[in-house]
Amino acid sequence: MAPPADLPQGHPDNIERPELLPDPSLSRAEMESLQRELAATATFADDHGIDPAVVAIDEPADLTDGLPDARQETLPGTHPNTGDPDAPVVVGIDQAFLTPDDGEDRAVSAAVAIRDGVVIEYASAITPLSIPYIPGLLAFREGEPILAALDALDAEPDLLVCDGSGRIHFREAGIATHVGVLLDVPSVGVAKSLLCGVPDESTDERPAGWRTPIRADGSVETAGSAGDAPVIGHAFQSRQYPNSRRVNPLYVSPGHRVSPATTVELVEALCAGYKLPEPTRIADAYADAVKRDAVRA
DNA sequence: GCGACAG
DNA sequence: ATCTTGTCGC
Repeated sequence: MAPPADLPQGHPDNIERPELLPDPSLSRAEMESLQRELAATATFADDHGIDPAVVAIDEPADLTDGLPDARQETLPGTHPNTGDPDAPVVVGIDQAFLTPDDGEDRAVSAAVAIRDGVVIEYASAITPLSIPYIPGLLAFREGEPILAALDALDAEPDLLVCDGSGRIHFREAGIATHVGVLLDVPSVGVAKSLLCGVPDESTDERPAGWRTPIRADGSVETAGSAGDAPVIGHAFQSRQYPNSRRVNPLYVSPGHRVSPATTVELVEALCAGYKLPEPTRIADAYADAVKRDAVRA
């Protein structure tokens, strides 16, 4: 049936193609063919109008004393980020999990909406998990929980920042792509480890700001049969310490409506000194907070 | 058959 | 992802 026409584009209730929902009850073969269809529907090119410089976050949130308050009002212009109400809304999404204490696994999905560097809203959802984690099928485990959290969010996302891969995926349809296509909202995937593909250069001990393309390898089905392996994402060194301990790079890839190159630019702009981009970092802390409250109950 | 594998 | 204190280094 057709989605309600009165809902804004990008609203979780306004899913134009319900047949693409990450239904956990599908067979493995059905999940995989659904991903091939998603990849064919996805756009790995810029179609968003978001200038990385406009969504850049200059100051990292101080999470040592709880989460920053959500506020709609503009802040005094003492810093580049003042909470400009006309700036694009970037939504970071992350998850935490409740152990199978009562026999049922449950996911804590957290969404944090940020506008010009200022948190404007938090939304979360606790939902049951029906299937285990299977490399390549993450969206079928966490997709529904994520949609539930986004459903609870009033703000309209202009960009989704998902934890996990987008195009860096066996069928080029990671969780960032799945969610982005379903809602037809620009999205990017930020992963802490590489699922598949190969970096052009070694990623060892690189300085902050460094990046290298990740190209499709034999494990990527859709990799062109030709010798020209497509760039499906980038390894990006978001942070590095002067000496001592080394930090691993981030693996960023397009989810939907964003090119590989712009994906790196956006993630870089959203980083403010820590390894993870602020939307993800704050969503991570928020997910933990929601989990603590749930466990305490 | 072996290896590799986001969260 | 999750189970978890101290500890090395700037």
